[in-house]
Parts: sequence; structure tokens; C-alpha cells
Amino acid sequence: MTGTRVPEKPTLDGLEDRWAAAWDQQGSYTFDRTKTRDQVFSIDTPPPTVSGSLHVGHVFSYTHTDCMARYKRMRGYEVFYPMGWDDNGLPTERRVQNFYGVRCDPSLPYDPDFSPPATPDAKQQVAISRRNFIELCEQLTVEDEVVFEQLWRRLGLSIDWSQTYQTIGANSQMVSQLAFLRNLKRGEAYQAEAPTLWDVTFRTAVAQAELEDRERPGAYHRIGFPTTLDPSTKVFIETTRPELLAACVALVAHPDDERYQPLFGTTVTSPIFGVEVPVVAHQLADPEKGSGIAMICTFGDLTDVIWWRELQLPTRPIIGWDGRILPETPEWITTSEAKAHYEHIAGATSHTAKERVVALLNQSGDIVGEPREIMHQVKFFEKGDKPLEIVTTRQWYISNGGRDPELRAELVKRGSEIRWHPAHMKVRYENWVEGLNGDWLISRQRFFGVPIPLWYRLDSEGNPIYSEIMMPEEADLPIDPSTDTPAGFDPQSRNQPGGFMADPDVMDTWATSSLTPQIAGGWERDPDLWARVSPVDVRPQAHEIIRTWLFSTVVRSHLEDNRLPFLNAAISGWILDPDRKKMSKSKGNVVTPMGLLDEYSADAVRYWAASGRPGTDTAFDVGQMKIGRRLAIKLLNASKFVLGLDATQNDAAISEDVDKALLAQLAKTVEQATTAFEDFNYARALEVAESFFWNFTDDYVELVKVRAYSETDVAGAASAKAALATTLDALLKLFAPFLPFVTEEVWSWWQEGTIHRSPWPSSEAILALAGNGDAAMVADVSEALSQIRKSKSDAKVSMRAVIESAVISASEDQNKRLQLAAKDLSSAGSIQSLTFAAGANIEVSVVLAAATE
RNA sequence: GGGCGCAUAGCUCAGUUGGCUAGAGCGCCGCCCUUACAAGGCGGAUGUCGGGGGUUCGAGUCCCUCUGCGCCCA
Repeated sequence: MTGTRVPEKPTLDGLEDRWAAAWDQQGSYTFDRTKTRDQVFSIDTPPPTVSGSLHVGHVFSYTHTDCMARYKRMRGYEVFYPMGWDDNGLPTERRVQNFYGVRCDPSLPYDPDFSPPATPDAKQQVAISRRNFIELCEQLTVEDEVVFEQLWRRLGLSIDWSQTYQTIGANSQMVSQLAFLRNLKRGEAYQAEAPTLWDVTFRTAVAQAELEDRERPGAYHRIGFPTTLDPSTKVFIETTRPELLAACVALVAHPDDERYQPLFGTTVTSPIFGVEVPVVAHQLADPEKGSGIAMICTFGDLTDVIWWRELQLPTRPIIGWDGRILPETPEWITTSEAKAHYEHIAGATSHTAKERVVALLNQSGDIVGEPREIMHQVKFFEKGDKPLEIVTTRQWYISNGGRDPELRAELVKRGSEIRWHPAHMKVRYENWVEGLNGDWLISRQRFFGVPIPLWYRLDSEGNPIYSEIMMPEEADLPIDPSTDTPAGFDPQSRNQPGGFMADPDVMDTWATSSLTPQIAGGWERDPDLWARVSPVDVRPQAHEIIRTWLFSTVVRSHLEDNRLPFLNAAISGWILDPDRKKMSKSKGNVVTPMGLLDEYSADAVRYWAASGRPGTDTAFDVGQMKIGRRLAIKLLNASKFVLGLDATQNDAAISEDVDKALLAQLAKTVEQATTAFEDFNYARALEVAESFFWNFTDDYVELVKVRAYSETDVAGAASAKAALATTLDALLKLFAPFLPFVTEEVWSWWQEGTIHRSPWPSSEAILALAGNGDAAMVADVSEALSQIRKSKSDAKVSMRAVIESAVISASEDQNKRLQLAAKDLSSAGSIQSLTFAAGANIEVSVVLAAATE
């Protein structure tokens, strides 16, 4: 019988659409939630940023994860493989503003009947409430998510499409807010006044990623500070920002600087403002810069912030959110003369204040010489025109060990509990955690994002009392404090004296992303699911976000559950373009994946991706895709041939030594691939499978072809067919994680069900069939066969040309093995008379038969 | 300035606790219409394993050092 359905002309065309649809229909990858935690392999899939553009970098790392998922599924695990979309944050905010012609005004009430303007006008954006804005974000990102999903399906990712989430979705908001409230109740979240990079034009905090340095002219002013011990002695500092003199909290010099060592621990008095400040030592003070001793102000630049923080200095801000000198005279300025000086600059822009302070210093004789003009780098918001100020604002923080050595040690320990792939990535985690010097700032002065779910009571003058926090009930989450009302208050009392106000901020996107295991796994929403999938088995991610995504996830899980969020971290590398630059949208060197899938097939593109070793940056290389395509086609043809021999059963006795040897080799291959996969080294698993496969088709199949066709050598033919069937079965399975389409196609020719739920091959079972087979024979036979071919190639004759006589000389062991294959070697090489002789290595000498026309 | 990684054939890369003459594919050259595959097959040539030093019977592999490149942090 032939139970096979082998097509006449196998092709890769159309496989992707056909099998993607079949898997979807059959629910091949649907998570079976009756399985218990020990039967489950769960994946904390990275949610890609839904920004409307796709590139091959996406394909690369997601393929790695899918190969692992498919392997584990074949190992019998029920794989929990969800998909998330990262549509939270600024990129989406900007796109929505431009696309719909709207802007977010959190003070506005929610309008359930709102619809965006028919013809968006970027210059006259319609102001809408935060909830309306978020709804538009969701609408727009859904379109992008459809495009991503099509790509993922086409690529063959074995995702359970019933398990999806959006980082701005209601569930993500609920999880983010709930986790935050738990942190707050346990004392892990707190608010504090802290210095923030601030754009005075836009009146917004600016993130590190939005900074740019610009060269600007400046001038050093040399200013004398009388020492307290002897007011006739002055210490001279040089500063480019004399307007901040009233904000001076200390002078600082390098600890090794002998000029200033006697002053450490003493105090000096600021000129014109008469404030006594200490002289301190810090490594970052540069003896070569200016006079070698600097004025620390709160805050002139980022170094001031570091000094202020590390030296525990007081906070004396004088610049307001509008960039002007604060109107009220600060409490640390006490003498009437100093107060008069301050009043002279109060309310001025920093530019005007600088002129006035310099004038006052000139009058008092505390400035020396002319200003020395320089060019220096100044930090700007990338879209701003004025230099950034550093202002102190009230922000929310979560403890991450940055200020607590005990917690830090616990988090370092957590990092060492994670199994890292590759192992050296652990060091990056440790370096980061050990180098932390502050807690995690999670509040952002943005519109789009998960709102901080709090309100504050307002005093009788309408000023917020930040110590009187009002939290929502957990059951009411998610909430938007800008439209929802705290318990016990009338909506009318919003922003009224004696009433309440919403916290205006949203959370950092990492505050949500740090909870992806909880979001996807049903934490607090579906405790039964959560128990079956957590802690997650593997977190796949890129190396540059170990310090952000990975670390913050560990922090949340440690604080909430006192355990790891995931057991393994699989770190992927980047895609580099052929010039070895990181591929990114801004460089314009991005290759879009759909065209590649069309040209080379999904299996071929996956082959390229899977060749990239874990954690290693990999060059974009269509050459690898061509090889992958060739491999997939070869798999079709070789399978067609094997099945065409009716080699579909492996229950016949495997009697021939060559066949046993092949199976011994196969068992070894399976074992190596399995070991590699267990170590998350999918690339190695592919390599060993591929290496075996080419040897199988090039040599073994050629060798046993004649015997397998034989009608006289019944036992020999049966043995060959059984070995072929066994090998084909195992090979398809070894390749299934990498080439899901072509292996499924071939599987369907002769087997029932999906290959992707069939059991991973067992090296023990294959070894049992191999009996006393000697794997070393495979290489010897290949070598002999290769030399027989070479002799024909050298003689420029067809491979079918008849060899009259051949002598193989080889070592005793090799000869022993080769003689067992003599029959097959003779038929494969068309050798009429084959004899063996003693020698060192395998050498074949032949006498070709006279050509017969 | 600190940390991590990389450097092997013209190209892209393997090379596992040190072990026979360092491998694969692409590309290149030659041959073969061969009854699974000519969009294929078979065969061939190609190396100062970045430089220098050390440990060892033996080093691409371990140690030191230098150079170049990448990333993260300061």
C-alpha cells in the first residue's frame, strides 16, 4: 500500500497561507489551560512597539523564540505563547496627534460621543480629554497591530492568538495601577521632590533619550567667596552661570587638589547673598577646569545633581518652571542687604538675572577681571530652543535598591538565580544594579500613558496637600483620576478649594512593561491562569534593555511576590546591515520583511534568523536565506524520494550494517540537537541537524538507492526502507522548529495530525533500532564514496560511468567497517569488482571500464 | 574613564572541559542532463586563527599585553 499523498512536483509556493490557515483552524497552538504548571512552558513575549513600521530585526529575534516554543511543544510541554503590543507612550501619542488632529488636555471631561475632526488640521488641534485621547490611540494602533499579526502569521510564529494584550489596554492599565498601589501600600512607592531636566518653553520634563548637546558661547566669571574663618581671604571660583549664585549650596574641589585641601570641612560665604556654604571634596571636580574649585548650585547642570545627591547637600532652587527666577525671596537668604539683592533679580529671566548679578558683583568688587569667553556643550531638548534647566519637581518613585543596599543585594542575588543565555549577559545586569544611585522615577508629565491612580485633597485655598493621598478601590481599577472621582467627593469639587485634584501624571512606560508577565498571565484577573504560567519560563529580549525592561521586571516581581518573574533570560543580538551598523529606522538602512518572505519563503528567512547564535549580533545576509530556501526545497525532494520508495514504515528488521550505522549517527545527532535546545542554543541544534541531513541525502541515500529498489534482496530492501523512514521521521521533527511550513507539508504526505504537536525524536528509541550499528562507519563510507566520485570527476565522466575494478586501501578498522558496506558501495559507484587492501588512510584507486556507446 | 563582547578562507560564520592534517555554506574554478532535486548534483583550490609574549608534551581554545571594532554605562 502507499499511504502517501506526495505531489507530483513539490513546491514551497503557497505553503505559508495554507498551513497558517490550517493551524489557525485546528487551534494547533491554542494554550490548553487544563495543564498544570509543571506541564507548561510559558513565554514572556516582548511586545513590539507598534509604530507602523516593521523590519527584519523583528523577524530575527521573534524567530528565535518561536524555535524554542516549537521545540518545547514537541517535548510535550503545553506552550503559553502570548502576544502583546506596545502601544503605550510617546510615539503613539505623537502619531495620534498628527493623524487625527487632536491634542490631549487632561483637564477636560470625557466626551463619550466624541469623534475626531473629519479633516485633521495639525495647526488647529482639537483639545480632548485623556480618556478620549487614549481611545484614539487604541483605534489607530489596532490597524498597526493587524499588520504585525499578518507578518507573524506569515512567518509562522506559533503564537496563541487568543492570548493578546496591548500595553495601553484596560487590563494593562489595571495591572499597572494595581501593582503601583500595592507598592504604595507597602511603602515601596513614594513621592519626592527631585531635580528633573526641564524645558521651560514646553514646560515639560525631558527624558534622557530626547536630549541633545549643542555648542553655545559662554563666559567664565571669576567670583570671590570670603572664607568664614578669615573674611579677608577669598576663594575664587569660575562659573558660566553667575545668575545661580543665590542657589549655591557648596564649593567643590578634587580630593587630591593640594590647593584646596586645607579648606575642606570649612565654610565660605557667598558674595552679595551672604549664605554660608561648606567646601567639599568630590572626584568629579576637575582641577584643570577654571580655578579648580567650582560652585555647586541647585541646579546648574547634571554634575550639580550628582554632587547634590552624593554629598547630601541641601536643595535651594531659584528657577521656576517658567525659567524665571522665583519671585519670592527664599528663606536661606536672611540679611536685609542680601534680600534686596534677591529682589533685584526676582522674576527675571535667567539671561537678565545673569546681567544683574554680574552688575551687583562688580559693584561689590567680588568679581575679578573680565569674563573669559568660551564655547561649550549645553543640553537642549531636541525640539527646544532654550537650554534645559534643571528644576525640582514632585515625582513618584519606586524603590529599586538605588538607595537601599539591602534591597540592592537582594536584587543582585535574584539576577544570579536567573539562567542567562548566553551566560555572560548576567554581568550586565550586575553592573547595572551595583551602579544604581537612585530609585526608579516612574512619573512622567505626559498625557498618554497609564495614569497614576491617585487624587490629592485640596486645602481651603485650593492648593494640593500631597500628603493626603486618596487611592481608588482595587476593584474599581483601572481608573483615570482626571475623570473619575474619589470616594466621598462630589465631582463638582474637583479642583475646588476643599475639594480634590487628580494626580496629573502618567507612569513611565517601563512601569507597565515591567509587568508583562502579570499582564499576559492573568495576575489578579485570572488567578487560575496565573498559577499555571507563572513564574514564566523564559523572557526573550535584546541586550540593551537588560537595565530597563529586564531589571524593572525583576524589581516588580521581587517586591510583589518575592520571587523571580522568569527562570530563563534568552538574550538576542541585533541585526547589522552589511556595513556592520545596527539596523534602525533612523539610519534608513532598514529592510522590510514581507518582501523577503515573498522572495525566499518564510522557512528560508527563519533559517537565516535561526543561524544567528543567541546573543550574537548578526549581519543581514540574503545569502543565508538562499541556503535556507535550498534546504527547504531539498527537504521536499528528498522526502518525495524516500516516500516514493514506499519507505513509510519503520517496523521492518534493520539488518544491514550500513543502515544501523546511519541510525547510530542519527541518534547522536538527535542527542546533540536536544542538548543544544535544552541550553537555548537553537542555532547549534539547527547546525547539527543540517549537517546530518546533507550527509544523509548526498551519501546515504545514494548508497542504498539500488538496494532499496531491489526486488531480489527483500530483507536488504526492507532494512533500507525502514532506516529511511525512521530517519525521515526524525529529520522532519528536528527541522520542524525551524522550518515549520515545509516540515508540516511533508508530514501531511504520510502522517496524520500536525508535526508540531508530535513528539520530539528520542535518541534512545533510535539507538535501540540501530542495535550494534557503528556511527564511525558513516564517515568512512562517505569518504570512500567521495573518492570514487572524485575519480570520475577527474576523468570527466558521468557519475553513472562503470568502474571495472576498484581497490580501497585503509586502516584495519576502516577496512573492517568498509567491507560491511561493500555491496552498497559497489552499486552506488557502479563498481564491477571491489577489493580491499591495507593502508594508512582511506585511498581509492579505480580502473574505469571502457566507455560503451 | 569603567564594564561586556568581538577579531578564524574573498564574504557570512562554526569550532563544546586545550588533542590527529583548523571546518561549513556562499563566492570562485572544473566536471556531470544522474530515473527525488539543473532554481540541481559531484569534485577542487583557498588560512601568519588581529600583533606580540607566556603556560603546556601539545594553544584558534588558557594567561598577560598591545591594536582595531561594536555595545552599555560614566
